Amino acid sequence: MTITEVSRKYGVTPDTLRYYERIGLIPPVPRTKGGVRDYDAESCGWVELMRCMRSAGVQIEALIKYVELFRQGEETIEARKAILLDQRDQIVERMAEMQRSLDRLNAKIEGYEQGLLKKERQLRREQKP
Amino acid sequence: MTITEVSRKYGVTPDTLRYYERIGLIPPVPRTKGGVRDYDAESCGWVELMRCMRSAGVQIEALIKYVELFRQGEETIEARKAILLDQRDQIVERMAEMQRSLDRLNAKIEGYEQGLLKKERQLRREQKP
DNA sequence: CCTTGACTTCGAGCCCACTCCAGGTGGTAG
DNA sequence: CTACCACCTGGAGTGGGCTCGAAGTCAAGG
Repeated sequence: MTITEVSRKYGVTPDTLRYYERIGLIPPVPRTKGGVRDYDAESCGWVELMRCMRSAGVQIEALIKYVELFRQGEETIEARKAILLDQRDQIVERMAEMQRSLDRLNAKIEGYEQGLLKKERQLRREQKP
Repeated sequence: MTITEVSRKYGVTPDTLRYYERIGLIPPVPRTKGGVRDYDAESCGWVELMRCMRSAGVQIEALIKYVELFRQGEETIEARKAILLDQRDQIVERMAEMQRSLDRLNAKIEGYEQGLLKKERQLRREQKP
């Protein structure tokens, strides 16, 4: 699979795929004789995984660390697991934060729905924009 | 309330508070004779709201727009509501994405928990890092 | 053979959201 | 009166995560 095909498959630019590889977010991709990237299933798997993690806001730093450990072999399994647990906690925490904001947003929308002008004055009066 | 007090209250730096005001993320804060910011309940409310929205990842652009409309008065209520609805959708969408990543992460952790070495080989064999 | 076009690398550039700095001012304490 | 400290402004700098441009290379088609 060429870089363009992979980029289309996962909705990222070829530039981003090269960038990911350069910084070690995914392990080196196999190449053809001529030096052109030729993504196999494993490389695609890494790309997919990293897109998934990145879309959840996982820091690139942690993911690079994970890849490094993975490449070092089996004795790093505990360390890798620790990274995953840590990242999971962070995602859970962020989702909880988002839920709070969502609740607040819904309350505001509710306010706009029934009240409108009236509510606006009330909001101003209550000093709670 | 001084900027330092407010910054402590909401866990942001004074620099960030000045930045927020400068870009219009919060309306102008009242000043003392000498030109020093003197936050009242309303200003604090804005700060609190914006911290809440920002921590959910709401784009600053949208929030600035909201503040602009708010300052224009009651005829902008529909437009403001539209912004809130739009932002809510985006938060919901991002939370769904995070949930997917979380599920995946949990599955990987599960794999590491029961299997460890064995699982590693399996992962390599399955070409699904 | 020559052109075309998709690939390559390396380095620089960009956007967002802050964050920091230099230089200046107000008000209070000694 | 002077010193001090927390505040002020405008503008430059930073870090994360891409994104772009220049210049070069390979393989297929004419």
